[in-house]
Amino acid sequence: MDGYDAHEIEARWQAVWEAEQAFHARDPGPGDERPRFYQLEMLPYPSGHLHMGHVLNYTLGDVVTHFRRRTGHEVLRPMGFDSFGLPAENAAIREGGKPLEIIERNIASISNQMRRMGWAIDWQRVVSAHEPTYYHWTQWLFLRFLERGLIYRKEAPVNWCPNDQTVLANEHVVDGRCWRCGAVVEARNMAQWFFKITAYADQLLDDLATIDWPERTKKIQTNWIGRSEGAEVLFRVDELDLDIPVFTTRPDTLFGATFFVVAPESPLVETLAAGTEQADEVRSYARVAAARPTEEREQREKTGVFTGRHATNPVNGERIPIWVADYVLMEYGTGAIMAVPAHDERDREFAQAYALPIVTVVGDDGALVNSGSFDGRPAAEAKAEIVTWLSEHGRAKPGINYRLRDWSFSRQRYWGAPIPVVYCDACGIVPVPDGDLPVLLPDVDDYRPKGKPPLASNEQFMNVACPSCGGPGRREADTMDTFVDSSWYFLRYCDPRNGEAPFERAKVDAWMPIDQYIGGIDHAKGHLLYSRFFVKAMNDWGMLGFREPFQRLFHQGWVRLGGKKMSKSQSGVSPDELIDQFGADAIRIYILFQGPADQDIDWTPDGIDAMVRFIRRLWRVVHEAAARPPSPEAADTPLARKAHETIARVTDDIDRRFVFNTPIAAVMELVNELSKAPEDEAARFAAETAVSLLQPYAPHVCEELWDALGHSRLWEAPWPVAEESKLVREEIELVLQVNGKVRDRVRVPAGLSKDELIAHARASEKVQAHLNGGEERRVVVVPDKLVNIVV
RNA sequence: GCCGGAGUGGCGGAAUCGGUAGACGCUAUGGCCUCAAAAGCCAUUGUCCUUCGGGGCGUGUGGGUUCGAGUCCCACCUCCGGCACCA
Repeated sequence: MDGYDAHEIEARWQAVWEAEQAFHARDPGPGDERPRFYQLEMLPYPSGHLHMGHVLNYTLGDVVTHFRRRTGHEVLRPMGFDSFGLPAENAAIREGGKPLEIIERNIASISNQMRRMGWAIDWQRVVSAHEPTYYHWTQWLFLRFLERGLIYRKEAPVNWCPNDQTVLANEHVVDGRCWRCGAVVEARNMAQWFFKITAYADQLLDDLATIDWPERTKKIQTNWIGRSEGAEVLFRVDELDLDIPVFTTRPDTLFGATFFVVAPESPLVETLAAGTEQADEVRSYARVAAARPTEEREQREKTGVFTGRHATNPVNGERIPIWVADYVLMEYGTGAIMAVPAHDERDREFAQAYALPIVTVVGDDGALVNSGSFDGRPAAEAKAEIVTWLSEHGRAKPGINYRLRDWSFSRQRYWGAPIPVVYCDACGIVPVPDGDLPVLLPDVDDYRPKGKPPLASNEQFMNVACPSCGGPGRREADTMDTFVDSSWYFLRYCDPRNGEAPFERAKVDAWMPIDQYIGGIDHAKGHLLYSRFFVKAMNDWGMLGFREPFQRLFHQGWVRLGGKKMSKSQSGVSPDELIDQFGADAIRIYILFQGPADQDIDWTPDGIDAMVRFIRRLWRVVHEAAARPPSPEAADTPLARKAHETIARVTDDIDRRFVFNTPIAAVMELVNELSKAPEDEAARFAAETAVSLLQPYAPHVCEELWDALGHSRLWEAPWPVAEESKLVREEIELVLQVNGKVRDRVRVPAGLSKDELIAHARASEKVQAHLNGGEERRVVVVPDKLVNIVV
């Protein structure tokens, strides 16, 4: 037997799989009843090379892919590249050169790394966001959303990253900073394109109940959508003949509203201030307060000024002063609030600072006080009663508010899908007709961000005839957020070469929803929310037959380096070098053996050696076993039983428990047993079992060993099934306890009666010593496990 | 502040339904093999006590339930994550 040569073996099998297109998923034909499985991991940004985090992510998906294939499924396991957008463009700037060249070079090198890892990818379905054949359909989808009113353009305060020189979605501002570069985000008023994701807020919330996702991820989305129920109440400003609506979750505290506050950005500020003595003071306060960065606003003491106006509290007719103050947010509710200092911490803080009255309306017992005819009513019940009463006079109605904002997706950057609209002086905003798609991204020399979109200075691109009137028009110079691209890529995989439509519904319905999605939890409130929104909208239009894209979701942990999350921007550990040194199989086993896959890993290369050692041990033991005669079917030795037990454990771990470290330990145990009993008549069966079970983890060496055992094509061999009869133990180790403490262990036949087990326990000298002649008060027997004698 | 998740040997971790705590691997120590090294193999490896038979203690802390708790309940500590002037 030759020694184990990882590189020779891996290259050879990779060539076989490539030549055979072994992992190409066949679309189902009519009446095709084969079980299907759609396995997907989040696609990479081609902004450099793969790092160990990717290796974990895709190896995990690979184990699932092989396991599902071998348990009889037709598995779709595609791959693509999120090649548009900030991450890719910033990489191009960093590496120097044009984005297209850099990105295509990176895609080639990442694809090569993926092949070297031996991942079972369907290479015929690769899609990249920056290819015109892909963004053609991203633009086409834009037009569908636009014509249904789910996309609109509006001037609004948005998040501006001064470093990346572009607007960011709320989802990508983390602690007031840009998710990519970490620069402090500024507020700017700009005309931007928005997806009306808020129209789906309730469905995005409610349908979480229908999908198998980690609770924490559901929680993140629930928090982010932030639904709160309450009421909208009208406060009247008599002097101006004006009704101002406010949202409150505490209508029960209405009698305690002692003042009224408007956000500095609110258009109401001017309406209220005009014609009062305080007008100038109010205007200048509002201007300064509104311009202050959000971060500063959160930390500073609350400030505000009185407007000189009063509003009437609808419950008791009291005239309460209207203030403008920086602690009220324009983005939430109506940008105006009723202030109840007795029962709201922020209002109290403000009332104390400005000497405003505080009236308690809910007593310690939870019943209303100082609340007119509602005195004595429990607050919980008074909520609805007060709203009902006010609504009879048209002064309130039940209301719901969301924290979720519409998704701002236009970017003042070059490297993205052009937004397919034309501005015409005569016709306004005119969509590009479907027939004129794609609007190609032009090749430009200077694509760097400089405050205005780079495309705006490309006259050839910008000047176009208005599709409606034929007059002179200007194209939209902003491009789309890359999260638009990744909101539907998983659908394109089902029909990747379609030139007539983004996809054919029948093909998508056949594969979708994705059975198992794997990716980082950092996309919990961005990508994972946007994609759900896209699918719901498309389902409403009849483009799809399902309402959730990702049936089951799993988050792999971070691979950390020195306590920090690994990313391309750090010079981390190179998978290429590790493959050179140890081989892909050892790396694959190693990264999954570290611990539960959803747990963070502190990267250290210590221990990869041990995996190489394990593979060599397996190699040696299997070759020894291969020289022995085939195991008889009926072989019923301890080794045969161990093999069946291992099949059961590994299968249950991968299938039901979705854990990937313990199967490796189980196979190691089997290999240890085999090496201790090389002469066992089941030796060959044990070797075959170990190789077969390890194949999803180490497909190259297992394929090689499968050959050595006289078989072929393990990647399409059925997954082994444990024989029930071999899982039943003939002999068990009976644990003997006295007063709950283990005192002895004896081997006894399985299936003994309670009395027989108790007899064994009493027969033990060690048990007798601890019984010490005491009186037995109770005997607990767990059949085939233990006997506990209580004295 | 509110809401999640997690704390187990020198290290990564295992213990799936309340029933043998520490599987599997790393590290370390001792030994075998060898002229030597590499590779491989064997043994020990939670902690304290021991007359070497064993015995006490031990899963973040303190209580509780139970014949029996890493696992269930209560309170607390620490770490990680989400939300946060959201009315």
